[in-house]
Amino acid sequence: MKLEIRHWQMLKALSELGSIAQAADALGISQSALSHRIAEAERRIDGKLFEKEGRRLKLTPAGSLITKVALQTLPILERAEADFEQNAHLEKQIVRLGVASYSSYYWIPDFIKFVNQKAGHLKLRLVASTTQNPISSLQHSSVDIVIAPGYLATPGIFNTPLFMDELVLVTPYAHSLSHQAFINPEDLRDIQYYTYSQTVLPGFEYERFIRPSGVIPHQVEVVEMTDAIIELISAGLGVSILSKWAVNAAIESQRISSVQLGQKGLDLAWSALTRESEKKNSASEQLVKLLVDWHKTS
Amino acid sequence: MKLEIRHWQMLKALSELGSIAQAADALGISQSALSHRIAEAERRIDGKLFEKEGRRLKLTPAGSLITKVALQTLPILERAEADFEQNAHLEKQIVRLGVASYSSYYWIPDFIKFVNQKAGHLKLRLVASTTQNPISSLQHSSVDIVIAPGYLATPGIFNTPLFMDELVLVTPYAHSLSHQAFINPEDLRDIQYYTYSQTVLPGFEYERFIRPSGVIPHQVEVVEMTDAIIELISAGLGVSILSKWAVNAAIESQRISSVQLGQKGLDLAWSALTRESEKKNSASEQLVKLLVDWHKTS
DNA sequence: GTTAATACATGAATATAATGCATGTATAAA
DNA sequence: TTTATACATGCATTATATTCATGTATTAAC
Repeated sequence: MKLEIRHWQMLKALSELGSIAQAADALGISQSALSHRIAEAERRIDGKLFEKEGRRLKLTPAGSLITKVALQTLPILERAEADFEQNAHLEKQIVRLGVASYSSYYWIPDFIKFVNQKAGHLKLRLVASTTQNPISSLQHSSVDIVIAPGYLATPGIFNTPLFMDELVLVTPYAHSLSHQAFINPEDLRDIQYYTYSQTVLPGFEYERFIRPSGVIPHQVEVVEMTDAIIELISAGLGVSILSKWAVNAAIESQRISSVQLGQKGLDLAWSALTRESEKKNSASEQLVKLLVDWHKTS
Repeated sequence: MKLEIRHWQMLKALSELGSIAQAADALGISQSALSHRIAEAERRIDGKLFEKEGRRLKLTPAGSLITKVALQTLPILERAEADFEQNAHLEKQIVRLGVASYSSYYWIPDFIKFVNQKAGHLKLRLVASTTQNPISSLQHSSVDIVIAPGYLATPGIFNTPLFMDELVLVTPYAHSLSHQAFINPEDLRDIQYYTYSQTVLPGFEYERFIRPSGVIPHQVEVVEMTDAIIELISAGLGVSILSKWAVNAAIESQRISSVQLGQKGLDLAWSALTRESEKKNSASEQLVKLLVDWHKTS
């Protein structure tokens, strides 16, 4: 490592503010100091980061690339420092857990009880998957375990099967379709079908139903939106295909109904994703085992 | 930012080597200096990173979390510094491009010619998507554009449709199935079907074919392996469902054959993924436009 | 075309703090 | 008890980031 944090911050500040004087002000140092700092950084990595355009600075192409990394990486480090403060005065082992695709947390209180019984030294922290996608959060180490649907395999990510679920058609409560034992693709032909996804091309939803595993990547966009979808459906605005596990609470409270897809139903496997780099018997690994055990018993 | 690079490196070295003396040696400083450094870091973030277990050090739970970030982030910064050296003495705007899921690069030479004609100030650098997944590479800023199949929407990632492709059954050259105009799922019932995926459960492949969009997330695992798959198929070891665009070169060289799936065929849309944070008229954006134009004309 | 203002660079002095040396303390092994 | 190991601490040294004062180049103003 040739650059110091201050050099990465300098890149960020300069690219965002555009002039040395402004950036120096933002960084709380003098114009002179920042000029020295740029020179020092260029000396360290042996190449020009900026070039002069008139009397202003402009990033070189290579400088532009390294600046992108600064913009992406610094927030991660800052977040990590902030998280540390939260956890510094806690004595338990912290495991951060998120749920991919759906915001399904009704099962959490029960599971926390289970964890407290079986492994009192572990502390569960829920991470609302924010705007990032879950696998990326894992890789950035802003979460330790992600509960995810399907078999989305990714290098560097370890996959522990947890339980089998079912993709179901979700309808308004007591909707006419919901009285059938199961539905066929044809049943959807004449009713309005919503996916709540911005990028699905018109007409694709129907295909997605005949080949429903394809629904999985799309639902990734519906992060944190399950509640909103349920609201829309229970208000009679349409139907959707969702994971039964994820909408269980709403089904039990009779806000929506669900119907099996096809004669055989459509399986959906849920897994716990962890980093492969995780050490043996780490807190994360222990918690995954607890997840497996808990699903066996309940 | 309270911690310096040396503190993040310290966390990495200590977690990997386990003792102050060894880590200090690896960092090229004295045991005393590293002890001071730990104390300084703990003073800066106002909390214990390590606690003593006997006469050795152990990470506190909170220290363990922040160390994970160090392990994930430092390689990215190091990579960025190394990349800078490669690009430092180049005057062109560099755009790094990767292809998701498949290693399909036969079209690259033509496209580079097109770029040189239309935008001589842009330089294309190909990034073999290594072990990371492509979206994560985008977010880490180790690549600027990813050409990806399907509609995998992700927050923070911008999606520009490029062209329509087709999912096809890929068979050994002049295989009996390849003489049909198209195949139905039933045609696969009695022949061996390979997916070259580690995590697909036995029996799932067949389902994946009836609902082939589900194939997309699986292919994510076949990163950089397209050549290997083609070898296996052309050697008569099985068939697979792949993107026609990605295996075009092998079809034209008559190493394999392809057959349409179903009566209508199965569309697959390819898009260019970029970071939403990219500035207006950035080099990446210009190159995406060139990709769009190029696909229109050819 | 001269002057003024703006934006960044440079040199030297100062101030901050990281490091090494020598030594101390606590734990584990002999 | 003694010895060895692992880490901590105080102090002097050294390194270097910063500021201050000033210089140079570019753009704007009169």
